[in-house]
Amino acid sequence: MGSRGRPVATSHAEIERAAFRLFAERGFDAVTMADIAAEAGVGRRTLFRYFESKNDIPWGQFDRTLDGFREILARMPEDLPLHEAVHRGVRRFNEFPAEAQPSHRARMRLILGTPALQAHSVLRYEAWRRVIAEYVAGRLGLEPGDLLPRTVGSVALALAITAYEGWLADPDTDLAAMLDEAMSGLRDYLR
Amino acid sequence: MGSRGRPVATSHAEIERAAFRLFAERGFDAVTMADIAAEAGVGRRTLFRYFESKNDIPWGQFDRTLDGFREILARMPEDLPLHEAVHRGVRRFNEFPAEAQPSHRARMRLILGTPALQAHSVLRYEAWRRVIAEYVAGRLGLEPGDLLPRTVGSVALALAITAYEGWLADPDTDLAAMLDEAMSGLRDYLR
DNA sequence: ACACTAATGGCACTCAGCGCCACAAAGATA
DNA sequence: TATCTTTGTGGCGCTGAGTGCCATTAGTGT
Repeated sequence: MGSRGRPVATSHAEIERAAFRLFAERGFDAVTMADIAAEAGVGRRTLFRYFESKNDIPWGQFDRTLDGFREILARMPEDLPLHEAVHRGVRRFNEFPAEAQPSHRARMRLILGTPALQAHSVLRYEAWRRVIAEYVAGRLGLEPGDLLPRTVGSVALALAITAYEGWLADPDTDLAAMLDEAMSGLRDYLR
Repeated sequence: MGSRGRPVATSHAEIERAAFRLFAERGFDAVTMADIAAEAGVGRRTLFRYFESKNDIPWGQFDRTLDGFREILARMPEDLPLHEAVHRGVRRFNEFPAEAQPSHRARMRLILGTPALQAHSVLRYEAWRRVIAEYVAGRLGLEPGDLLPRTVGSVALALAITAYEGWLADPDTDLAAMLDEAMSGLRDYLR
């Protein structure tokens, strides 16, 4: 059992660190996969076994965090109004311990500030939206593919991204407050 | 005055037609820029002068239509509730004459059904969202960069895309109805 | 005819990404 | 200790997007 075969030469986390070091220095576009490979002390070909694409590096292990998101929503009290449950779930999902804030901020600044990454992220967001759509569908007795669950998922995403942009623009605000503000702004607007 | 120098060898519209012919046959990913160039009867290098990237071809002249969008919103009665004005503006912007429906449908099916194009489209949508943000800011005496105008822009986009997906999934519906349904679904959800 | 102008398109290059495969480094087996 | 098996590594070579450079082409104006 356990470890047979040649041991790994690196890890996702190590590659990520090496990549972020270079991105911070030269910017995302000016860093090549060969550069990252060299910085991480690994072959270029190996890099592509750890990350499907250069665009995937900044997102790290995002997909794995979605299980946590699913669980957060599943634990929401049933008697909470649906929109409130979703909103709190989104807020909870985006809570990070204080010591993780700087790196989280750097990551989101990179993603939301680099056009190539903004574009690529849509594909990552799809799984995130689906988590919401499934929760909404479950509570309303609909299918996740129905119009309303998908609408809620994409609107929640729109709010989250808008809040993140605001948070990045102003270092004094906190993210949860931004999410609340975006949500209450939307509700007033639609009234 | 007028036309000096060598005359153009093609046009955006002609390239678009050639490209869509090939995309329909083989799918977006299986068509290379060299293929499109050959089909349009121009050099590959010339193609890149008409379209910045392969991903830009399906969007065609989208940026130019934004002036029309701006105008639609500007003409909305001032006494219309803001959310209603925005909603009607979005609906108007997405009205197409009956004879243009098939090609519009094909275009949107290609864009929304191809991951590479879904991703790239974010960059195009940004200008669209800004049109809305500017209108909202204008009516509320805010800056387009403020949280609420940006929120409204991104939520309107989320609704529009969701409605388009529904429209594409079901050939019997019409887009305006889908937009209405998405909007009223959201309003009920937030109540 | 000759100058001028503007688009064309060929060439060569960088870089992402991928298939292929020889090889390295560990544990398992005898 | 020697060999077998397993599994990750990384080099090689390719395709395709996108770009800078520049000679060429096909018009207009004098």
